[in-house]
Parts: sequence; C-alpha cells; structure tokens
Amino acid sequence: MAPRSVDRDERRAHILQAALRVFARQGYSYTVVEDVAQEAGISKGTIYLYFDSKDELVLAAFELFEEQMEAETDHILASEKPPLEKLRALGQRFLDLVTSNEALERVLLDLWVAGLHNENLPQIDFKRLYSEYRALVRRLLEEAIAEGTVRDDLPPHAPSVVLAAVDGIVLQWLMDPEAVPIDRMGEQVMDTLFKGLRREKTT
Amino acid sequence: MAPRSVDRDERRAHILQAALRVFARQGYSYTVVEDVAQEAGISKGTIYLYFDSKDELVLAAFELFEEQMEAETDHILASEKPPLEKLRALGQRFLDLVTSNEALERVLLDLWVAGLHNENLPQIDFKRLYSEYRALVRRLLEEAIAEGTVRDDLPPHAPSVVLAAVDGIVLQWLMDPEAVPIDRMGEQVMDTLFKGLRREKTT
Amino acid sequence: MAPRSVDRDERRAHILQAALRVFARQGYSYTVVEDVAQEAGISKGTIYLYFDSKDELVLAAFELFEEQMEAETDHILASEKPPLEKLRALGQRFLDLVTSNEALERVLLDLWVAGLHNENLPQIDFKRLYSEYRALVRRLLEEAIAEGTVRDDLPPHAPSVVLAAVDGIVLQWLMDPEAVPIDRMGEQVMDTLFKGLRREKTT
Amino acid sequence: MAPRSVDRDERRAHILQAALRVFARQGYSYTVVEDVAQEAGISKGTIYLYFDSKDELVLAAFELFEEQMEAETDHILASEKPPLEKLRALGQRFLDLVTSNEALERVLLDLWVAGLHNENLPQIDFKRLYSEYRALVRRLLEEAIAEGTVRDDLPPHAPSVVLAAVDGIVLQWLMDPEAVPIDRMGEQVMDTLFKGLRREKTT
DNA sequence: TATGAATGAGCGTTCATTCAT
DNA sequence: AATGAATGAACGCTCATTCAT
Repeated sequence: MAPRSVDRDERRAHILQAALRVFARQGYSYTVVEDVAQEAGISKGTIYLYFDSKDELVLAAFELFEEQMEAETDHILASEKPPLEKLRALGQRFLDLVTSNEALERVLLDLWVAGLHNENLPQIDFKRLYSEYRALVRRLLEEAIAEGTVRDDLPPHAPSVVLAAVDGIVLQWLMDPEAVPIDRMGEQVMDTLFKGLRREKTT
Repeated sequence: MAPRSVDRDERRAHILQAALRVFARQGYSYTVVEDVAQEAGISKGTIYLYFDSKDELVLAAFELFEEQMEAETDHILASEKPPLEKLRALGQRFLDLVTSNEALERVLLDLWVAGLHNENLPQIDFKRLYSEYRALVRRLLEEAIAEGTVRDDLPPHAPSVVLAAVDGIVLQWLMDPEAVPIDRMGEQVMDTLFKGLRREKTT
Repeated sequence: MAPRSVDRDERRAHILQAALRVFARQGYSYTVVEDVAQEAGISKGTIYLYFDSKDELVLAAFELFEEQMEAETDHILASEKPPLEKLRALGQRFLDLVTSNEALERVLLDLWVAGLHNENLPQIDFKRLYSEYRALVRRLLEEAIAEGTVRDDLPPHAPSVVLAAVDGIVLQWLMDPEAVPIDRMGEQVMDTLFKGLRREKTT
Repeated sequence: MAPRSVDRDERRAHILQAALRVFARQGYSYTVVEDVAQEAGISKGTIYLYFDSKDELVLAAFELFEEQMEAETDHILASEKPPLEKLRALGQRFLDLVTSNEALERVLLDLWVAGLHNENLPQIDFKRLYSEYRALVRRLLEEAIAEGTVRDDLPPHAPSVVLAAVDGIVLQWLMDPEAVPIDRMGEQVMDTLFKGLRREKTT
C-alpha cells in the first residue's frame, strides 16, 4: 500500500540547491522553471509539489541564508571576546558563509536588486535587515569606545562604512574571484578598517 | 554627421534619458518598452529606430556613465593634489556622480547583476573596469606610501577594500536613502577609511 | 460476478457518490480529481482503478439517473391512473428525484451543457432521451384527449411545453433555491399547466 | 505618421462574434484562446489588445444579450397593449432574440451553468436577473387579474412557471433544433400556458 | 489492491519586436 | 520618420493520468 516514498525535506532541499545553482549561473529572471527542473533531474511539475511558485524558491534561499547567519551572529555575540574582536569575527563569518555558497550569494544579490524595484516582495525586508546590522555594529563600536579601544570621534555613519566594506568585497569577489580571493580577504578588510590607511602619528 | 545626425543624436539622448528614469523607477526587467515610449512621449516603434533592442538601451546607459566617470577621473588625476587627496576626491566625485543621477546608478546595478550572469554582454566588461579602478587606487596608495602619508604595512588587497567601502555605501543608500544620506557620506567614508576605527596609540 | 465483484461495485458506487457531491458543489470543470479522492476518503490513484477517466465518472452519474428515472416511469405508466394523473405523477416524480439528489441534478446540467458541445460524448444521447420523453407525454395527452379530459385543440408542440415547464423550474431552483422552493412546486407547475393562466369562460 | 488604422469598436465586435461562434460550437471551457484567434483570423496576442481576458469575452457576450433584451422589454412594457398581450409579446421577443443568435444563447447557457459554480463571476448576477423577470411577470399577471383576464386563483409561483416554460423551450431547441423549431414555438408556448391543457368546463 | 509522487501536455497571458500605413 | 496594431515565442503554473512501490 505504500507508494514511492520520499523524504520531503530532503527532496525540497535537493530542489532548492539545484535552483540556487541555476539562479547563480543565469540569474533569477533569466531562469525558467524548466531549467531548475532539468538541473534537479526532475520534471517541471514536481517542483510545484515542493514549492508554491518560482518566487518561493528564491525566498527559501534567503531564509536559508538568514537562518545560518543568525545562528552565527548569536553565537559570536554570546562569546566572551572584546567588542572589536566580535566585530572582526562577524565580518569573518559573514565572508565565510558567503564563500561557502557562492550560488546562494549570487542569488541573494539578484533578490536584493529585485527588491529594490519590486514592492511586492514584502517577505524580504532588506531595509529592516540592514538597519539591524547597522544597529548591531553601532552597539559593538560604542562598547569599544567605552572600553577605549575605538576612537571616540568616529563619524556618525561609521557602522554603514563597516557594512559597506564587507558587502563591497563580496561584490568584487563575485565579479572576479581570482582578483579578489575571498578566503584571504576577511583579515585584510578588518585590518584596513581597524587601522585605517594613514600612517599613525601623521593625523 | 550631416545636420540630420545632430537631430538623431539628440533624439537618441532624449530616449535614453527617459529610459534611465523608467528603469531606475521600475527596474530593467519590470519595465516594458511601452513604458519607456510613454516616458519619452513617443511611440513604441520609434524607439526601435534609435536602438536595436531593449538591451541596447541599458548598454548605452553604461557608456554614458563610463564617459562621465572617465572624464572626472582624468581631471582629478591631472590635478596637483597629493595622492591621498586625489583618492579622497575620486571617492567624493564618484559619490557625487552617483548622487546626481540616482536613475543611472540603479540601472547600472541592474546591469551589473545581469552582467554577472550573462556572458553574452561582452560590451560591458565590469571585470576589466574594476581591475582598472583597483590599479588606480593602488598607484595612488603607493605614491602616498612613498610620500609617507600612508602606512607601509597595508594589506595587499587594501585597494579592493577602498573600492568596496565606496560601492557598499552606494548600495546602502539605494536601499534606504533616509538611513544613509549620501550627500553627507563621502567625507565620513573617507574619514573612516583614512583614520581607521581604532584609537591611535593603541595599535 | 465473483464476491470480489460485489466489493468492486460497492467501491465504485462509493466513489461515484463522492464524485457527485463534489461535482455538484464545485462544477465538473472546477473539480480536480484530488477533490473527489478526498471526498471519498481514498487516494487519487485508486479512482483510476474503478474509472478510466474523469469523464467516465460523469458518464456513470448519468447512467445512475437514467436507471432511476426509467424505473419510476415504468412504474407510473403501469399504474391504473387516468392519463392526466399519470402525467402529473411523472412530473412530480421527476421533481422529487431531482430534489432528492440536488448533486445529481447539478452534475447532469453540467453534463448536459457539455453534451451540447462535445460530439464525442456519444454515450449520452440527450437528443434521443428528450425525444422519448416527448413521445411519452404526447401519448398520455392523446389518451387524455380521447378521454375528453384534455382539449383537442392543443398546439402540436404542447408536449415540449410540458417538458419545458418542468425542466425550467428545476433550473430556477438550482439557481435560487429560496426563491423557487422545489418541494412545493410540482403541484403549482401542474396546476398552471393544466388550468392555464386565463380565466375560464373568457376564452 | 499614421499607423495601420482600425476601428476599435468594429474590431472588438469582430472578435466577439468570432468568440461567440467558437464558444457556441465547443463550449467556453473547451475553447482555448488560440481557437478564438483562428476563428477571427488573427493572432492570439491581438485578442488581448481588445479584451483583458478570456473571461471578459464571455462577459461581453452577456452584456450584448442583456442590452438587447432590456431595450425590447422597455419597448413592450411602454406599449398600449393589455397585460396578457404584453406577456405574450415578451415571451415572443425573448424567443426571437435567442433564435436570431444561437451562438449567443449557447454561450449564455454555458455562462449560466458556470455561474452556478463560480462565485467569482460576480459581474453576472443571474439570481437577481431572474428575480427581476419573475417580478415583471408577476406584475403583468396581477394587472391581468385585476382586469379580469387572468384567473384569480393562480398558484403563487405561477410567474416561475411562465419563465420556466420559455427557458425550457430554448433548452430543447438548443438540443435538437429540428424537433423543436423555435420560430414556430412562441405562439404554441403562450397558447398552452394561457389556455392550459385541460378542456374547459371540466375544471 | 492502494498509494501518492511524478509527469508533461496544455493553458491563459505577456511583451519585445515587426511592419503596413 | 513615425506610428501603434499585430505578432507569436515564451513564460509560470495546473492537473489528468501514470507507475514504482
């Protein structure tokens, strides 16, 4: 009486991974559902047994990323490191996460750009997400200022600059992985941000 | 190059500007050719007398940006400022350029993401473009190191970080212009990059 | 015809009843096979063990109706009533049958409309069926004329009008059961048809 | 500067007539938009220049019918005939209208049956429409009763019976036009309804 | 026998592009 | 040169049917 039995979650994950690969290769809007089906080695209709729509595929990708990042963030914040070390660790983990799944990152970028135009993508609130990241960085920087490890004359938007540097590096890596080898970038980004470009004393 | 040609160029520019506005508002893939025609106050068919395809519109937008940026860059490099001031000026001009034409920037981002996926967009070689920018920044930093105004232990990919910070700020501004007011950001980005986050002496 | 067959017939009937309920509720073309399966408490695949196709379900529904109506008709015709009473009884029984299974009637209507368009539904010959009904009514009316209970100047298509009135009432009931309460309509239809609208003597 | 010029209304009407023919032949749900395009001798896309959706085609058909019928109704009601003659004229005109466009009638039937199931077809409120027709018939009958031309012991739902007879005749005609020649039916329906089946005096 | 996951043809609709005027 | 009506390939999605278990 038992039909073909499948592990729904596994199947879903399989399709999602296939979708990520194709989306990363071709871009979300240039990918047709049939492409995802072929990549997953199944038929078009099957995808709709596991996802309600093409959009939901990309939304699921985002959730995947957010879950992973959130877990990492909580872990790092709960640690006993000084605030600047936490910041360094966060940046590093973000880059690691991104590195470990280039496909995911490309898809997120697509999604990000789409979100800039499409108000009907309300499930993903990048605006809020970035606000939270900025607040988080700000808190760490303030702790560090209180501690005396960070200068107290930072520009008010310094948190944005920190985020910008990390984001921007990912962008360059996506564009040209050889020229910007991301697995060695975390340290350099943080070193540059922490120490600045200028020779000390010369300020 | 007959008088006709001037009219033609003017017309072409008119359409391109209209296209930029619409693409910026709605995103490239969410814009239908009819939208551009309406914005330009002409008919759909006419667009095809000046551009071969919808794609060519966005390609022309890129050329527009590149020309503008190149002129600015040359001008700044030819000036008599010290290298770090040139860098600051470049960053500032880039942000100004972007600010002055949000439409253009949004379209470039669209294009950028498309280029990530579409190898058949050989006219736009972002890879090469970024290589050139990195080389430019590197040259300026090396001059500054030689001069003694920049520390000589910079990480090798520091130029990427500089570019990243500027790019990343634009991204955050596009996403949330109120939270990241770009007209006051140039200075803060440069200040943060130049001085670093850390309190001096504590290094 | 082995014991198995009984089970099989029972199962088939069970599915058919479930199908009727769903078809009546949602309409044939708005019903997906899965809906029928759920209503029957079985799986989609099982339906195909008892019926070759979705179409066959609706065909079976028609056979069901025809069998029931035929049995009733024969019974009434075999009775000892005068012809006009037989006619009244037939109309009443038709309405009763319909009333007792609104689902069936709605499905038949669907089928009826489909049959109007689909020549490939040769199993159901509504044309022949109505011809037979008309002939039956005609026979009864002629008997009644001979008897002197029905006027001898009836229009030639009076049998069609009789059928039409009964059919039309069912239609109005299906459309708006509150406005046309079918359980009290049989009598009124027959009264109106028998006596006519006009005041007697005024003819 | 003038493009291919067309009379929009004419074009729309042309497509609508083509759609009516195909819908009548195949039924609404068995017709694909491509069929309508072929019948109209145009391409699929063109249909969408004149109608927003497939549904709108059938809705437009209904409006066509309603407008025609309403105009006829008003005209008849405004005339100087006695109420019973008005009723006869209404029935006759309804049948004429239906006869003159079999395609339209078949489509309306389709629509009617679809409306029974599809609550999302709110533009067409057959329930209300029939209520109004019943009220109209009732009013005429009451006038006739007051006048003394109609018996005063009519069953309360007699108006429904009148409507039923006319509707039902149309149904039989659609099913089998030879057996039920509609152009000679109006009179017979009305004669049967007015005088009834029974021989006078015998009541 | 019964299951329900899998299939893929087919649908309504969109829109970049063409072309008669 | 300019128009906008017309085109038709392509899309996302549905669902009757099949079939491995």
